Amino acid sequence: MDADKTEEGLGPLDSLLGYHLRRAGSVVGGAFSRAVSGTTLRQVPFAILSVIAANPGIKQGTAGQILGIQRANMVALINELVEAGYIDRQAAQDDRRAFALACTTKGQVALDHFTGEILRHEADLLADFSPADRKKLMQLLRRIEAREPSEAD
Amino acid sequence: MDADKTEEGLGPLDSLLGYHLRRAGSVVGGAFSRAVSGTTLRQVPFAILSVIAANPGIKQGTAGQILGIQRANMVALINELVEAGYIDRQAAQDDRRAFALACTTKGQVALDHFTGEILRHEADLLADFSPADRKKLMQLLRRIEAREPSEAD
DNA sequence: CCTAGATTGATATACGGCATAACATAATTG
DNA sequence: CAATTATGTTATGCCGTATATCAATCTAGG
Repeated sequence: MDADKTEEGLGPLDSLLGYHLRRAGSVVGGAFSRAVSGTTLRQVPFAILSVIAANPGIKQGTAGQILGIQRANMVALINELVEAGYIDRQAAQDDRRAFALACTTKGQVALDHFTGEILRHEADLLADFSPADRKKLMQLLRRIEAREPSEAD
Repeated sequence: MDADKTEEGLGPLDSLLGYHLRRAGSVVGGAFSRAVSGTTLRQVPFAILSVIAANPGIKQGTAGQILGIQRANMVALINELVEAGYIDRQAAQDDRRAFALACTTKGQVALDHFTGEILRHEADLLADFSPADRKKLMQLLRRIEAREPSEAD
């Protein structure tokens, strides 16, 4: 057998974590798509909705910080959620520049419903993963995420 | 303590694998950026270069299939690598429509160099991960990737 | 052999995520 | 109060990806 073959046909790429994260993310993204199929909901707006629901009155910029979304890009996303009737935007009391965001009833219902669907499809994908493996995977990913705010270039 | 708080301020999002894969992917993407800083190399062209280097004479479409890149999007990417002098494109002997792609010496040197840099920066990011954890993470991600070609909608 | 269908690369086009620059308004600090 | 900073906003661009369409070529069936 070929002894100089890293693995499949990926070459050194196969040893890179970044590549596998991107591919696995795409596969699990498919589960999201199936979970919300028939709607126009996307991952990023869903994430924002979840953060707002978990933090009633949160400001637009803060929500963006939590998710790593820049202010400029939040504007259209928040507009989208407001127009969908999922969130409510009103002037913040302590800061006349900022908006206090809150989830509407409709938004909460949608969040609950889609969360269930997504979890169901993700569980489908991980059907033959042991509970220990699923837990370990989440732990490892969270540890990586925690490594974001290091030194810049 | 608040007992109805999932975790941070993420809400149900925090229980979703897809979210954590995207965030972790972004963090590790930062390691890639630092590894190639000063150049214009991107993750996708790098991946293509690696696959071509590992499979001399591979056809454009096949390389795309391996990486999940569609034919239409491969064209510009391959052009880019050719113009950079990293790969060589010549008519395939067995199919006059197709191109046989091969890595140039310059491409191989670049691949080796950048692979080393990326590995170094990724290792930096995973500095306090045990070898067992690193191995486990790669294993779990590869298992997820293997679940791509299931039923469609 | 020769036509019908499939395959390969290519072009055009569009959308979503993300980045930077610049601006107005409001808050904060010295 | 003046200078600086923070917030939301607009404009703009790049990258990754998706679809539709096309020409050239290959492949299979009649």
